[in-house]
Amino acid sequence: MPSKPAPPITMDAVYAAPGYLFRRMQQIAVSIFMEECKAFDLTPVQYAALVAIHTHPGIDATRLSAVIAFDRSTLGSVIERLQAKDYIERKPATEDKRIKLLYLTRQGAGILKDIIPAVERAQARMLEPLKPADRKTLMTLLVQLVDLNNEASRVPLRAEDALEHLGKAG
Amino acid sequence: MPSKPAPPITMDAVYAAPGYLFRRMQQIAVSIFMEECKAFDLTPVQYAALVAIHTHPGIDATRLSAVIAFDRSTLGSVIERLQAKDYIERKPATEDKRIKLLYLTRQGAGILKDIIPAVERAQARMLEPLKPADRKTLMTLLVQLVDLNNEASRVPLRAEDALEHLGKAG
DNA sequence: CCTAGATTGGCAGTATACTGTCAATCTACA
DNA sequence: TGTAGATTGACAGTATACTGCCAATCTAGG
Repeated sequence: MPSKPAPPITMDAVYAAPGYLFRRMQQIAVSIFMEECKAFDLTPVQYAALVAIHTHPGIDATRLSAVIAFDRSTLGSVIERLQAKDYIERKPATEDKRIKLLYLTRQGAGILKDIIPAVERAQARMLEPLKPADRKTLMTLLVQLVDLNNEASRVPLRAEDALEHLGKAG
Repeated sequence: MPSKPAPPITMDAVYAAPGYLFRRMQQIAVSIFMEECKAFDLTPVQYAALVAIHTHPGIDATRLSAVIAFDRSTLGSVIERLQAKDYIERKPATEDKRIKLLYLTRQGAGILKDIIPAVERAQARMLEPLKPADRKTLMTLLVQLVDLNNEASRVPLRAEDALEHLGKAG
């Protein structure tokens, strides 16, 4: 019995692969974000970190990484850069000498407030080529897929972790 | 007339933003790819480059970047690593001393053939949590969106560029 | 022919991402 | 109480990505 013939190797197979499309779309999304926000000198990651610190003042780096689902190693340099720009400050925790608590500075809170319209323009532009109904469908499916694949990523999203520093048990 | 009140800044707004979802999904996709393909020591980018060189033997680095829509600067180091693993070789072109032509080695062709089942498992796993009909819907919308946003990325996909080295005019 | 502009590949610099390791520190259990 | 194991932040090493610059080279126009 002859074995199945191997399918031909084509670029079209690459172009249609989910992984390739996710990569391309992410690159396009970053490109649009940077274009709309170039006046603010903030990257998408730095923006997400600022929002999380704004929402959870006094969070530490490890929990921050869980809240935005970014790698903890990467986050170290992100925090350094935000600190160098005077958008955040780090204060050692009194009860636990390992932990450094993160807070927005006045400038950080200011730039966060100012950049929001540009961020919203960027997010809208990413989906603009689709019809409104299709935008909604795509976002709904993507939210589902990211959520159902949460554990597949090295840094699963743990939104509730952010509350632990307020004394709630894990 | 009072101005509209600023909307509150929440993490939920970040979690629902297209850019955030594209980033998360890309990270998950890379994670799944690396897991399925860990026996082969090939990254997603390296895999795409191998396929493109297989499909277009004798392509140069600049056209390769257009065919897979990856940044040319980045591609330099990708090519170096593939060359260090003896999967590709570079030959200077005789007519144009600037150009170095890319070819798969015997090992490169071999690993490409061997890795395909693992790549297909990875691609399937990325979408597995969705119902089959939803997978199709998502892929259709994503192909559309990437195509319609093609010019928004720094390196737009130019699939037809790959044919130019065969003598066809651009 | 000869030069202005384009192309090619290489490099430096910055910013994510991830793996793995480490010391300092804390916690919980024996 | 003492210590094994967990946690936190830091670091080294690798691999994308992108911006901008550069020298070598090619091409087209005058």
